[in-house]
Amino acid sequence: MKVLTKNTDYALRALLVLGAHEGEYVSARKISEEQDIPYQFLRRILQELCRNGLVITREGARGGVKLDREPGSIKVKEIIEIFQGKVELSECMFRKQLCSNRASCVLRHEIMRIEQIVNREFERITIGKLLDDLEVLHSGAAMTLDIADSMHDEQ
Amino acid sequence: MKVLTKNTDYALRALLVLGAHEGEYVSARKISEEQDIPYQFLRRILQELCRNGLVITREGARGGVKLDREPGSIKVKEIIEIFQGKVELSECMFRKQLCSNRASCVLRHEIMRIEQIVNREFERITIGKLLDDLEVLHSGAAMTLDIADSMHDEQ
DNA sequence: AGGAACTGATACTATATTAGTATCAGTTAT
DNA sequence: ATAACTGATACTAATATAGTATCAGTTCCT
Repeated sequence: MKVLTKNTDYALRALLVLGAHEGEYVSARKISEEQDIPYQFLRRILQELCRNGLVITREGARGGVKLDREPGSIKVKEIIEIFQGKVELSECMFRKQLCSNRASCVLRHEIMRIEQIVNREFERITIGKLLDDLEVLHSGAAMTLDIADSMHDEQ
Repeated sequence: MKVLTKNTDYALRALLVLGAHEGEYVSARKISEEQDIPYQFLRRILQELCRNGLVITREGARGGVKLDREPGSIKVKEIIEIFQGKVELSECMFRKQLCSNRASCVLRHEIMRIEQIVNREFERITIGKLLDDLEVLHSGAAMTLDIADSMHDEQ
């Protein structure tokens, strides 16, 4: 069972690239190469992000895509919802006939509880937060890890 | 985005029925009618549960299916895994090339964290627990709810 | 002015998964 | 004997996912 689709995955990675180049227009081609995402597929994803107001585009040579919102305000949950719809653990399982029987009633209750937890978590993670994590990796923690891993450089 | 498929849904509901009739053999036909689950579909699900040691069956007239484990030991997580495989938020997204780039590295970290939370929750819910919840509904809480809802019966 | 580098829009294909149906063979209680 | 069951398995339909392709239009650069 997988939950996040390529759509979402690629969209998030593209947004991280854009976040790392905030203010600049980056072309789909460049993102595609940098992140190894199928070019045409990525194009469609970026267009969708544009329609949803997350990025703005500039056409023509030296054009590309640029973030149109604060990285810290872009929640992973939003991205999931754009490409996969609402996060629902049980879909319409209970929609039509709410609690038609006791069994689905207790099941429903537990499942909705977990659903809320997941939603809350995906709401807490933003592109900005992920970029901060990247920062940490770049600055020092990564070094430390490298050293810990290979153990042949010390100073 | 939906996470639980009909397979899992029907399996859980069937197990709840069996839990409510512990010790007895209940026929697929009866469960199918009681829970409004397509008969042949349910048959296949029950066979799968049998192969996985959750229920035992008795063939022939008056035969059927019976729980073969303590309801309290049957975790919802198990059922999901039987019909949908491991609960993974990101599938093989990161499998092949772990952290090929920094971006997927930070993403991976957050996603695996949520994955763990979800797994822990689905592990905590058992058929036994759901049956207990049913008990509560039947005994008194349900009454209270009914009263609260309709407000025309008081004593 | 012309071409290269872009995006917009959209149609198309392949594959996998999900949901559900159908059939035939064998077993058991009455 | 037969009705009520399970075992095994093959089949279909609908949907979602992943990816490809094409054509039109825009902008920069020389």
